[in-house]
Amino acid sequence: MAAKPDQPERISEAEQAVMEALWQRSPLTAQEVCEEVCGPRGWSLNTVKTLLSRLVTKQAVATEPDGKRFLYSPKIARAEYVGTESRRLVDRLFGGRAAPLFAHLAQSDALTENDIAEIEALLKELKS
Amino acid sequence: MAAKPDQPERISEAEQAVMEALWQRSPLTAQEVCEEVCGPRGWSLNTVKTLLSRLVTKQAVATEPDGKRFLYSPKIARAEYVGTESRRLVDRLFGGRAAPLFAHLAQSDALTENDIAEIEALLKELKS
DNA sequence: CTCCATCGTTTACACACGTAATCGACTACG
DNA sequence: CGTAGTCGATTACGTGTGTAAACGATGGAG
Repeated sequence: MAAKPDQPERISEAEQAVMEALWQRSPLTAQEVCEEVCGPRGWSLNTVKTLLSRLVTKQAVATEPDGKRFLYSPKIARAEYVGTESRRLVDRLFGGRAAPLFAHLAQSDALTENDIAEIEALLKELKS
Repeated sequence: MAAKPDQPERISEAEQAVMEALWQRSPLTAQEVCEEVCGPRGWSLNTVKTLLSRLVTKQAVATEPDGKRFLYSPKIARAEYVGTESRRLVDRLFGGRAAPLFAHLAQSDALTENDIAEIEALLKELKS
């Protein structure tokens, strides 16, 4: 049987927090991940372990044995995740077109002076 | 007791489909909503009714009796929904800053020529 | 009046998610 | 050697979501 395309399963919000830790630095043990996220989110180590297992089944992180424990590393790049999530939103809310999103952000004052300047710079680059 | 701010409950993806119908035209009966969405999503009328009830409890749609049935209308504006959803994404993925989102869309070729032109125009307006 | 179609309401049920306690294996300390 | 700590794995449990069937009221067709 031909290997299925195996479309990447969705990463939930809590799981993302774990991914962020791994994207920042990896490989990490469950302990180390907990040191990064348990404080801010008020989680227990067990919670982190559960999330890590789920991420492993979702093929989003890889494990590598290290003595009696595991080291975890992200299997998908942050840029990839960010890409699909952004595209999903743009599709869901703006019919797949990015300009309306931009317009909306502008209108709702979600853009700082700085953002505008940066975007302008990016635009200039795009046109070159 | 002071009336709580009553922070608007989250609207799920399936519920959004129902909202879209109502944003397009309202008020509608459950039947009419189904005519709009049941086809594309492969839903039964019952499903639509369930979603409508949930939206009513979530205070996202209002009902108005019309003989023996109800007419449903959105209670929150689409712009409002779109706003909170966009902001949520920008917060979750880009630390609340919009420029990186734009950069990402640009880099991943999610921006058409047209998008870029439109954004440029918007920028020009913003600066005036 | 009786019965059927149609409403909205109630109940159902499987799966995802958030959050964790518990379990069984193993190791290091005493 | 026993035992306490630590690992990952298993199980748990409440809530939200997707999807719908079942139920009860009711109004219109005969």
